[in-house]
Amino acid sequence: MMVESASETIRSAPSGQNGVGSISGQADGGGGGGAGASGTGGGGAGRDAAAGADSNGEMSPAELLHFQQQQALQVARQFLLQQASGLSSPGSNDSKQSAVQVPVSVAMMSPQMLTPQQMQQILSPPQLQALLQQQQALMLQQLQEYYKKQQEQLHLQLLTQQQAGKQQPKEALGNKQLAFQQQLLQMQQLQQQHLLNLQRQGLVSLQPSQASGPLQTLPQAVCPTDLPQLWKGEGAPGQPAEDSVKQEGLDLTGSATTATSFAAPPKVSPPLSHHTLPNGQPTVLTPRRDSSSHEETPGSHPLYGHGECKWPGCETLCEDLGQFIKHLNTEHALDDRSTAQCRVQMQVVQQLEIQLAKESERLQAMMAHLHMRPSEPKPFSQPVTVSAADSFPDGLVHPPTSAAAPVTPLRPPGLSSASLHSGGPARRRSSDKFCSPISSELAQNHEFYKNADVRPPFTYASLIRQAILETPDRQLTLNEIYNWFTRMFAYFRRNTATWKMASIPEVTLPGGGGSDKNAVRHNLSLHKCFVRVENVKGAVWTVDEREYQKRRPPKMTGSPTLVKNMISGLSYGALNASYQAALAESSFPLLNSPGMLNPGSASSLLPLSHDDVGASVEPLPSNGSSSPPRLSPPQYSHQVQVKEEPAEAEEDRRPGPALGPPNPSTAGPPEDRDLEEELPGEELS
DNA sequence: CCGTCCGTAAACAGTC
DNA sequence: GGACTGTTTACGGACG
Repeated sequence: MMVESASETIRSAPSGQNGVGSISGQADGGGGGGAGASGTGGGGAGRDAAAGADSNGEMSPAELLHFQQQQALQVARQFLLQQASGLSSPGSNDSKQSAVQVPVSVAMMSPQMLTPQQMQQILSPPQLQALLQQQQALMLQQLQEYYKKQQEQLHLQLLTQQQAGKQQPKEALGNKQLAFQQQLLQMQQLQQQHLLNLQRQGLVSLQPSQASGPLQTLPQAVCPTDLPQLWKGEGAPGQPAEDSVKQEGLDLTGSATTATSFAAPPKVSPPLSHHTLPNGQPTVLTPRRDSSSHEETPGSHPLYGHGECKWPGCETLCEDLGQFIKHLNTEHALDDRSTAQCRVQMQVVQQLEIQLAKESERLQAMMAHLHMRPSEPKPFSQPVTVSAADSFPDGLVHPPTSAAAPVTPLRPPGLSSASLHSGGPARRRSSDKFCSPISSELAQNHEFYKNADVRPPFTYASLIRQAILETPDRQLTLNEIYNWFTRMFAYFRRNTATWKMASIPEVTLPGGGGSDKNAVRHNLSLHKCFVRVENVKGAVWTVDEREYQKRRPPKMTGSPTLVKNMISGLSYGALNASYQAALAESSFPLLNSPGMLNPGSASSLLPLSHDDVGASVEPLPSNGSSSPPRLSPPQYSHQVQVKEEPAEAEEDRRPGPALGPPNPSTAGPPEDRDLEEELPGEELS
């Protein structure tokens, strides 16, 4: 579809035989740059089982939180029962009378068995609000603090780990990583458990789909329009439809973790004495089934404290609880205003919950990046197209609630269905453009690319750089680069038509090799970031990291879109941009280290290949000012020890760049290349 | 529409 | 002379 005859004819077309045919054949109409698409599909329904035991003594903070949640639950239950008895009060005679009916039917159920939805039905909006406001704020705040803390620790550990990794042999590093990953897992599981607890306890109305399904359903869950539905779902015996939905949702995850069963069988709950007849107990109090130690004493009320009504904006003084209850029923009855307030609160809660879920997911993403899958055999050997598609329908990630992070993503994040078919050159290497760090990406999916006939979503430049950086010396000969390509990517291995190995005496095209090889050479020559260093044995190519970073468009730096894209692979639509940016800047550099991929090259840690995260972080002496004028290119190649004669490395590179674009600003021809570097825009190619 | 980036193709020169 | 290596030019597509 490209050049074809047109340009061919125009050109001199000297040696005849250019494979015009082959060219057109390769060009695929793929377009759309790979990333988009989205099959959506079934989404990973089945989660693996609860990844096991996370109950460790050392999780005190978590325990504490859990405890608090239990308390909250108790309050909720209490309040529920208490309310149940009070609902019959002739307070609400408005059109919403039906709401009062609900509790009656539901009252037969144990509060413990109530689904969040049912809880909502039973509790009046004001009550819900009160509960949520009081408990949720506290819990979520602490949860977030806790996780934040954990993440900081995580980061620290990463740092230390990496430093250690520089001097430690591969094995040691591996062990450390493992331990670290385990710790991460634990933390993650904890986090998820908390979330699930919240859900299960009905303190948070998280839709089943959200809990069990892929994140793509998040928006739906968040949608404010859902709230009214929830409230309207008061239809007495419970909306069968929704219930069923919930059940389905549960089924999906039910087997996974015990925690996932946040909603108990809605209709099977054991009969409970009618709330209006609290077994002899004062209306306010009901026998608790839990051992929860704390909670309100028999005379307390979540919305009542210090002698005044705690209803938001109320603060009416009430001498005693009875008076308060009365006040509550009159002033904060089930009216539009209260309902609206409650809805707002519900949204707040949901947002918080979602936020938590996002944090959780982000953690998973982090882990996924960190987790190098030391050993696990991957299913990659199978036909990629199948495995990839099945496991990760486009852009979807592991649901936030899955206890165990899928450490072995079968499908590379940036990979689109389009790029799956080995069809042709996918323009726009999405990941390169979209910033998924090539190092980590490759590290994660290198098995995938190794076996899958999928074109890697990176530019040639990125790949070449990666190849070079992966080596201990950070230098490769052209042929080694070729080999790296074929070794690392089935795509290049397979597409012999366009990728002729030097060693393979196959037919070679005029250019001295296949188009891909030609492309490699072309890129090496074209990009200033690749520096050729003469060597006794020949020439090797190194990477001038500074140059490489330079060529990354500044916009990428910390750009929300960048992060978004990074995470988009994880199906994260709406993460806090700033947070993401911070994350990107703070964390990913560490993950990019080629060392992760190739432990052997400890030295390779230096060039934090932020790849796409943007060069900002790198403390490069911004060439802007005192960039060492002309130095051995390797200076930023990080002390590349050129085999044999490191010193004069630069002199001999590129014989005649001076001839290139006559650069007016550069007086000295020799500096040519380097001086040009100072200019933002590279040479026009 | 334009500029940029990227992939591709190819011509050409130098080296082994 | 052929293969490989490296440079350069040119073109088209995708994208912002």
